Amino acid sequence: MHMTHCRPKGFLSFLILWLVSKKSMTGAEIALELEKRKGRKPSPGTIYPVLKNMKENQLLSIDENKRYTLTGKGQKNLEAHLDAFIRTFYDIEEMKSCCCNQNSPTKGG
Amino acid sequence: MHMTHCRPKGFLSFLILWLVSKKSMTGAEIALELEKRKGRKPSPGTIYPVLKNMKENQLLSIDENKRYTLTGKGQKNLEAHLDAFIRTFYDIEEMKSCCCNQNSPTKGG
DNA sequence: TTTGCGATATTGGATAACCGATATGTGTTT
DNA sequence: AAACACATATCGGTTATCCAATATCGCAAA
Repeated sequence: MHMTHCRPKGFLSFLILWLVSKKSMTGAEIALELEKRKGRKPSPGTIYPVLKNMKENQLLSIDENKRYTLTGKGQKNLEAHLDAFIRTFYDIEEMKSCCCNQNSPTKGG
Repeated sequence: MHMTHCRPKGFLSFLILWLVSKKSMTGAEIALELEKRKGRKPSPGTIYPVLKNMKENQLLSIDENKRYTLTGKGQKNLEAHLDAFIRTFYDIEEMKSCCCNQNSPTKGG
């Protein structure tokens, strides 16, 4: 069955990779940061299986304090997806002016 | 089972909404534009079911030339998701400099 | 009308992203 | 030790994203 409602899903692991690349974090900290960004805190059933799998795939490593850190492989993976992401959403600035900032001066086409 | 490999999926319908908001397009044109952005052309089995569903949900309407156009509901939906998207990826500029400009070894505190 | 072609559409299946509920582990308080 | 709080982890289920293969539709050429 193909139910496709427009409620975007995606980029969870990508986002986690990005977050952890800036600073090593625990699962709870990651969940909190995701809540800040997306407006909603991911449930444990969302976050921990992903973290586990990323650890198993050696994208992340975890220390004795349960802080996740990017591995070399994780770094490479992030860079590749970052590149694709940027290309895909290259006109994000245009998006911004379209939805959020209706009162900025025109920039010419 | 929960297999979570880091290969981002997502935002297809969101992207379609965005594309069509700029100009009405046929399915083939949408597929082509997606190819430009993502580097790979989505298969018919990807694109058409999504289009059909978005039509059924009255996010898009289609004219006699098979061109998809944003409806009022589609516009509202796009704006809402655009807003969430921008917030989620607010540090995209930082991402850019991270992946495309990798030659600064120094790191501040 | 038949053949060919590209766009459109459907089917079946795989994987990722997600949630709510539940379980476990660990440190703190009583 | 028992109760509590909270982070971590697992389970079962739903929905969205995606592909390869196949079918159909519309138009043009033979």
